[in-house]
Amino acid sequence: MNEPIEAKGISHCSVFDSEKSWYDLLSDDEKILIDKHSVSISFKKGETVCKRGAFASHIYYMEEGLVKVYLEEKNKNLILMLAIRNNLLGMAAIFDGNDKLPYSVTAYTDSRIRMIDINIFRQLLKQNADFSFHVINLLNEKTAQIYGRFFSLTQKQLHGRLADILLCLSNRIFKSKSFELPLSRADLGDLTGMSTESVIRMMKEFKDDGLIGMHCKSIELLDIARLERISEFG
Amino acid sequence: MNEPIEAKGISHCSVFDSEKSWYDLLSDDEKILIDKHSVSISFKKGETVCKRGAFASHIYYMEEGLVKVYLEEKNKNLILMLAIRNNLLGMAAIFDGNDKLPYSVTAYTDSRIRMIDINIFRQLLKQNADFSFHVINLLNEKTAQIYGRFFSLTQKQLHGRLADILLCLSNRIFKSKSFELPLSRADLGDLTGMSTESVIRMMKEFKDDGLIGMHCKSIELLDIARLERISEFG
DNA sequence: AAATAAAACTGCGTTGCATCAGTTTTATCT
DNA sequence: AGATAAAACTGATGCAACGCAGTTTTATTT
Repeated sequence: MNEPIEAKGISHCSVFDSEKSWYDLLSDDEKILIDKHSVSISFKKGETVCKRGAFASHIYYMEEGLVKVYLEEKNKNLILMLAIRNNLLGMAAIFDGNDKLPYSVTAYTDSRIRMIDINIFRQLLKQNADFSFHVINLLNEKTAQIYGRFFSLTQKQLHGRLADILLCLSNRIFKSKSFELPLSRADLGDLTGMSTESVIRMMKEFKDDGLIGMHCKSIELLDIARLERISEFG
Repeated sequence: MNEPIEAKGISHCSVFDSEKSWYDLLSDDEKILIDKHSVSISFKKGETVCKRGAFASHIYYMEEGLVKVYLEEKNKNLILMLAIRNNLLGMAAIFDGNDKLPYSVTAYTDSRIRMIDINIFRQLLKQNADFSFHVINLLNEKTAQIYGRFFSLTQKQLHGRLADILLCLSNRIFKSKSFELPLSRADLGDLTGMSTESVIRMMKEFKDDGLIGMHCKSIELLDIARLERISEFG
């Protein structure tokens, strides 16, 4: 089994990773329409893609890169999810009344994002049922992941939450046991609902216990089986 | 402004309340199809509607009643949301590969739920774009609410979370400042991510502070403005 | 109506984790 | 390359909130 974490307990992952392309479901005319009413924009590492509360005139399609989707209020931050290639963001604004973005988005790495006119997108959803069926699947998958993360953040304690996020980064984003972390410890905190200091302490603990290898930003998962057990038992 | 909580900060509500009817978007033929391939079932208070992990062969449409949608694992419970009339549950299984229910559902009050064959539902989504567009809106609304609750549960402390849920129950479910609570204190705990004892203590505190009135299961919100401030400041 | 079970409640000890106030390291700027 | 800023890290302290173990109240059963 490839992803035992998913199979057993409640999924906790915070990355949305879709391999299928909705673009292929469009007719030639519809593709032309999309192309005409969208632009591809490059964002540099650290740049803000959009801010919560802003007027939502576009759907964001991630062509390349890694971004965080987050809420901020006062000094409290929460990263809702990390998004990579093939993600659609800003879908909440599809709903007619709902013209404000419900979250902010910032690029972790250089990213290319196609901004699609929301009215065109809405029109396509209304006229192409195959397309909107696909979008429904995307939304459902996203919802399922959110539920899992919800469980992780509310029911597990720090060890479990950190194990969750490390496994998630490895499985879903970098698809490798070792990777260069583009997020700061503070970001990991916002992602796991723990303080920056606790992230640091816990990471060191994991390192001392031989669960992970770590030199600054480069992380390697050494004992995945034990990380999974920590994830499971909270 | 009717719902200042929603307007200001991040929405926190855990009830999904849709007034629009998707049924009207179907053609006569499609209505007949649905009617033929669905049954309406009555559940008594406390009865289990479905369990997580079970094979998902139906979409659940709530015709009447109040249910909890929840995850349970070991001794840890999390109520994902409360659902009332007009809700569609089990949508996650629409996704082709995804044939297992991702959550359990239990009735709080006597409820009538229409169980719709999932293949028929899927077929209608694929053939009727107006219908699936509407479903997309429902899912988006749900997602937005989940995000708000996510924020509430991970960033606020007990006072704020309890205030959130009380306001939510009042605004969204009972639509009245006073109501008979069908949930136990333990359920409130599962809903707010706090222990049963803490729910009890905090409720008493709210009562002593004149924020709410309370005799056993009957609750009355006395100082909504202050509850909202507590909700906002965590 | 008595017996039993299940919630609701109370007080107390414990602890997980945040917060604060620093120091050291790494990155960025000029 | 040196200066400045931003992360990364460390240790000490305090408290929010949990879990326990018990009592009281409310429901449910026979």
